[in-house]
Amino acid sequence: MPETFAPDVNRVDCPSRIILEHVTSRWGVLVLAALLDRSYRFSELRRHVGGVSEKMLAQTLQALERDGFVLRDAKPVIPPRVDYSLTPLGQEVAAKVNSLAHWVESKVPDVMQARDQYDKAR
Amino acid sequence: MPETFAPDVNRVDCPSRIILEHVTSRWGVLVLAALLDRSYRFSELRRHVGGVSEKMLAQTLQALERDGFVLRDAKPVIPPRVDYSLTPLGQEVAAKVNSLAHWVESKVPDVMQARDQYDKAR
DNA sequence: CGGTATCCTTTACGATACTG
DNA sequence: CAGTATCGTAAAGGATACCG
Repeated sequence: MPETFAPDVNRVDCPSRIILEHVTSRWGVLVLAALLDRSYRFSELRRHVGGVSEKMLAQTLQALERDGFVLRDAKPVIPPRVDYSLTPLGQEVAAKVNSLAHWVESKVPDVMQARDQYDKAR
Repeated sequence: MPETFAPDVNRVDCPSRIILEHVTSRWGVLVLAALLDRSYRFSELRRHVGGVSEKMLAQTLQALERDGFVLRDAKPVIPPRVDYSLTPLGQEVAAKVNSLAHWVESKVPDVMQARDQYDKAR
């Protein structure tokens, strides 16, 4: 019995690829990191994550909800109120993604310096 | 003196955004994870990371090298031989990215089930 | 308020061909 | 072998308008 069923991100057709792309997507990373602190309403999240369009935010949230990372809670009130939060599974990825994001923030100077070096050499 | 200089991924114009996009890019993630194990030659890496084209691999490696994460060692031999490895800074991100990738692999069944639930509900 | 639908532009990406 | 150059396509993304 061959071992062909263990998920492997290096295989083109492995489902883990798409999941990974959802969580590491441009807006996916930022949305997950934001929701780690607290729950957000749609437009609140839109203001928090700089530069995201309504379309992309909706699309990103839907992908993350479908994958079981984000919980969508639409209150039946007028005007509409929808709260987004993390599921337990979502909290796990979000923690990792958030750690990555903050690491990058902290290393900005190092990267800038590396770029100067690189660019100077050519 | 206002605190406007601390890198913040939520700001549109913060350099951390671009760095984060390099390391979380489709191929950036997989390249970093691969190099965590050992160094690779170009075509070796291309075979390891399923589905990557020469163009995208070269482009990804250049971005990561410029940011100071990857070391490019071109031996002056014929035929050409180029080894790619991680810098100390690169090992730090790669560890985080690799941890994320493997977490995702391990949660594939959970995500699949969440998707079934989601799709069934509509 | 929290979206969707539509249109349009830009970027990403892949395939192929070529070079030191 | 390890790329670069060129081209064409597909996908991502933004702007705007509209709706429950």
